Amino acid sequence: MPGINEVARLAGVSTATVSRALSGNGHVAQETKERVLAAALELEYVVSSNASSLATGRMKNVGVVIPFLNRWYYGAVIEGAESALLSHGYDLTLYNLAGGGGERTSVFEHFLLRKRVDAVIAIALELTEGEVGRLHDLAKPMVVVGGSIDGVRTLSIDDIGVARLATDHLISLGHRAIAHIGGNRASEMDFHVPSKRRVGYEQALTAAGIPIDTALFQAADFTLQGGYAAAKQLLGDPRSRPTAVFVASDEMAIGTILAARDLGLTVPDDISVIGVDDHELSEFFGLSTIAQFPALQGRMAVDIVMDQLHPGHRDLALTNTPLPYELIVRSSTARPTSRKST
Amino acid sequence: MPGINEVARLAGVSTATVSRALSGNGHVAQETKERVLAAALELEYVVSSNASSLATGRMKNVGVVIPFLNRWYYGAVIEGAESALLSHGYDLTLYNLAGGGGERTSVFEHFLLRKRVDAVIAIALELTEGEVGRLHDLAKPMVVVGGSIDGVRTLSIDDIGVARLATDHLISLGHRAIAHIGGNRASEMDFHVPSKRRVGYEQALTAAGIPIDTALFQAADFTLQGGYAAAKQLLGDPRSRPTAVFVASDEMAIGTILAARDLGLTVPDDISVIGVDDHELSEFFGLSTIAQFPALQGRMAVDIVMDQLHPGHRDLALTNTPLPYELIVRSSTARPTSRKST
DNA sequence: GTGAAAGCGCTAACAG
DNA sequence: CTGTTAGCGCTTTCAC
Repeated sequence: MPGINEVARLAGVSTATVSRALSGNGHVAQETKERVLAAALELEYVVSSNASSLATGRMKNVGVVIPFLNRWYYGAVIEGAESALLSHGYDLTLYNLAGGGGERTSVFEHFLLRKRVDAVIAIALELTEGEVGRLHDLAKPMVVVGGSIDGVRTLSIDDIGVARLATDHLISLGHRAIAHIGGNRASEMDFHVPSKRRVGYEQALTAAGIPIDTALFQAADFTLQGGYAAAKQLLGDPRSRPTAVFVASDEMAIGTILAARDLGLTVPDDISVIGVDDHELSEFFGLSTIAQFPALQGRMAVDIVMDQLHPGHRDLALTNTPLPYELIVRSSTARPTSRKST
Repeated sequence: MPGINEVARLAGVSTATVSRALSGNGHVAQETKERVLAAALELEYVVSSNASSLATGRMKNVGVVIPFLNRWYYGAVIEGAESALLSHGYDLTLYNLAGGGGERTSVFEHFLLRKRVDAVIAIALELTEGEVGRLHDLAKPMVVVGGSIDGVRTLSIDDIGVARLATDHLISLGHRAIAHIGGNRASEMDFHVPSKRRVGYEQALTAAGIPIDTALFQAADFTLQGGYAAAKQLLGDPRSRPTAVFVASDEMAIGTILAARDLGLTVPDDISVIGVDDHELSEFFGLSTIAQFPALQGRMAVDIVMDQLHPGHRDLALTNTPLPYELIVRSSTARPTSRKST
């Protein structure tokens, strides 16, 4: 484990010069720099990030806080963020709030305060007031992806718009009896995206002059199983069965497709279904959906954070760009068959 | 951002005493300790982990290296490891090798060398010789979960035993024409678990006096889609159709169930299927499987690492405990129906 | 362009 | 049991 001293000695310069040569801060004669680089290489020198951090106050590390890990959306955002961070030379330390135990409080009361991260990215996280306060106390760059925290830079798609687009797609195909599977109480706790999607759905119906029928709403927990159960409920009664369903997430939408099959219904002949996300399995199931691009969202979050950390790059163009989303029509949506279209 | 100095001043002691009182190292009079604690609390003091690390050489941080994130198994292992680490006061920094770009090399050549982690946990990762060398150079505690690296402490289930158990289950039900969906070349790259599972499958057949028929093997990529495609291939021809399939992972097994349905086959009447993992969706699909417990594996990896970092705890009982696995019989396996049992 | 030297904030001997 | 004092390994003024 050679230190900066050995490198300096080997290169025949002072440690200050080594530091400058290696970090790129300050000017060093080309020739000297090469000598230093060679020496560093030969000794396999790597700076001690601790010593460096202690001296500069920069950690080269950002914390990512998530409510749980094993859901496609979170994984995808993290992958995007991770690779973007790597490319900037940053580490990503993960704080998973799942586990129900003291995890949540210890993360906020203890871990995030340790001065280990330069910034924090929170993913689809609904926080208590106290937690928000803690985060503000950090006085560090912070961005929220897919959720919202008062007074914090937020990166999220227009959930109302997304829902309206999905619903409009169904309406434009000729559907009128359009159901909605959305979030339940529990899922609201961590991100109140569900209610926005419901609002969008209702707006679209209203705009089309279709009355809102609360019997056509079912709550679920954003899992495939939850979607399945909700769909069974919704589609089970032949007398009240809708011709289409807008489901608030692809995982639930896949559950819906499965439920339809188990009920002997054909998608899309008997029932059209559209989701949100463009989950990795959606193509496989032929699911029409509104794609959002979580990996991109992760990358954008990193861009914003980097921009705050190193003003100067100023790609601030993206600062208020709305996040993209896109209608993807596959085989799960079609015109209602004549026998059912009213 | 008060430092240890202000705390010392407020408590009327030296910084050394503050350090001792707060870290628990060395003895401090009860009364003094309380004064220090009170002062720290009042000032909302938190140690600078950098300064502390620089002084002690301990980072309170472990690196977790994974080939990709969005697969159930990885997520589950990480969750287990993460919560165990938190409870020990450690951070978890994530190194995701996915992305195909320079990620992989930069992680090994750069990030892991930064002296930021006290230990590394690699999950189901097959490494090149050079990478293994790099890791050894670190001279840090290291454990591999569900994979194998020469000369490194490994934590993995008995894949051959698992496969044999699954296959035996099928045999004991009366099946003789048992197919296997296993890994393909690409999946071998990151963990050669697949070949072990195939070996176990073959051992079980041989032990039961059933000849091995290579036509009953299909390779896939460990995704649901891959399993679906492989199963279509395997089950499509009514003349050569097996009565049961042992699938090397639950995700592929679910694909198999879906394929069977699409072929008009009933599970388990026409075809029994059993997987490996006990994926979160397996219960939903009624999939019989051999459960492994990834979260537990993550936790155990942390225990081992902690034990190496802080000798003294010595829970070394676990050091060579084989990992548990368990046959879970659901509705996807049953006796072959008489018309098909040869 | 380069070197000397003063820290960054804490911990760990070593005394007392 | 507690205080003094050297560092931990780097970065960064400030001179030259």
